[in-house]
Amino acid sequence: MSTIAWPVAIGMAARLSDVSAKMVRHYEALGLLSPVARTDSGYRQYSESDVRTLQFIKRSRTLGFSMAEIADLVGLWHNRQRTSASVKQIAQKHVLDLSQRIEAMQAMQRTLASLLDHCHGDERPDCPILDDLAGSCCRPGV
Amino acid sequence: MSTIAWPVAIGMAARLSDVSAKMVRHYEALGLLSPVARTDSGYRQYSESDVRTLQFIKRSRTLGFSMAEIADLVGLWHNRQRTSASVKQIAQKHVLDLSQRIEAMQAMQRTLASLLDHCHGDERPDCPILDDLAGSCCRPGV
DNA sequence: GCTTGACCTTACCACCGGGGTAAGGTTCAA
DNA sequence: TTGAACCTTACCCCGGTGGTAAGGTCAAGC
Repeated sequence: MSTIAWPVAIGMAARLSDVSAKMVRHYEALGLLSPVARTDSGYRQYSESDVRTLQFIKRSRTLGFSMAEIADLVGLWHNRQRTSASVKQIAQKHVLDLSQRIEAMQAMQRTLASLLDHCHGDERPDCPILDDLAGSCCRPGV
Repeated sequence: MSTIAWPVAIGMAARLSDVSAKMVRHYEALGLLSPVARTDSGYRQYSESDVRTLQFIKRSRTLGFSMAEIADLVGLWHNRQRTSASVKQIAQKHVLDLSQRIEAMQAMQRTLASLLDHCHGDERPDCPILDDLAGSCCRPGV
């Protein structure tokens, strides 16, 4: 299976981790990935371990962690003195963040749903949605 | 009540609409708000109608509409030949966008919840969360 | 009249998580 | 040797907002 000749150049590392070459460089600039080896001509060289770190970052992004959180997670991953409690704490905070964002969006949806419900959606210009956006409730005369 | 001397300067318009003066200028630059009158010295002057438009924008942002959508909504609001169907269509698309974003975040949450469930969160370094991020499932030996 | 402070102006930089594009160097195979 | 595929750095863009700097204006107090 893994008949890959290590180390690989950035394009291959990108394909192996499903991260664009551009973002691979960006992650390095952000310090998520420690600076990798270079050839004499300056080409980056990625070891199998580097690619695993990229895959770790990719998976973390897929789960919605921020770059700062991923920096912490990568640090813990590479640190054998870590505690699972410290990892769990980051993930719990992220879940809380997600909950709040979801709740905010659901609140928007509830409001929009009731507005949509009252809008007949025909040829006429009268529209409860616009009335709501215009704050008609507070200035009855307008 | 409204003992306000119109027109007002940007700071007052900002307070009345709960939008920062900075964003008031930005909305004007984006064309959400048509360029307002100016004093001889260049100060912007906001009429009651301008402030109502700012409040409309603010309310639309609160409901999560994008700037592009708000531009359309303001245009429809000011257009008496509009149809409520056209307004409804924008709102429906926005609700759909919200649904998709919520669903994506809920999927993240489900995954994270199950990972959190399996992480003991104690002093030991072993952590199913890190194992998942590292993709341990696909490379059993690592 | 002059000072002070609040207010206004434009113009720039930052964030995040990317995407694009340009201008140039390297590597490898035909 | 040439051409394609790859790599390098460096810059601009998006949305939506915050900040900051350097300057002009206005109104009130002395």
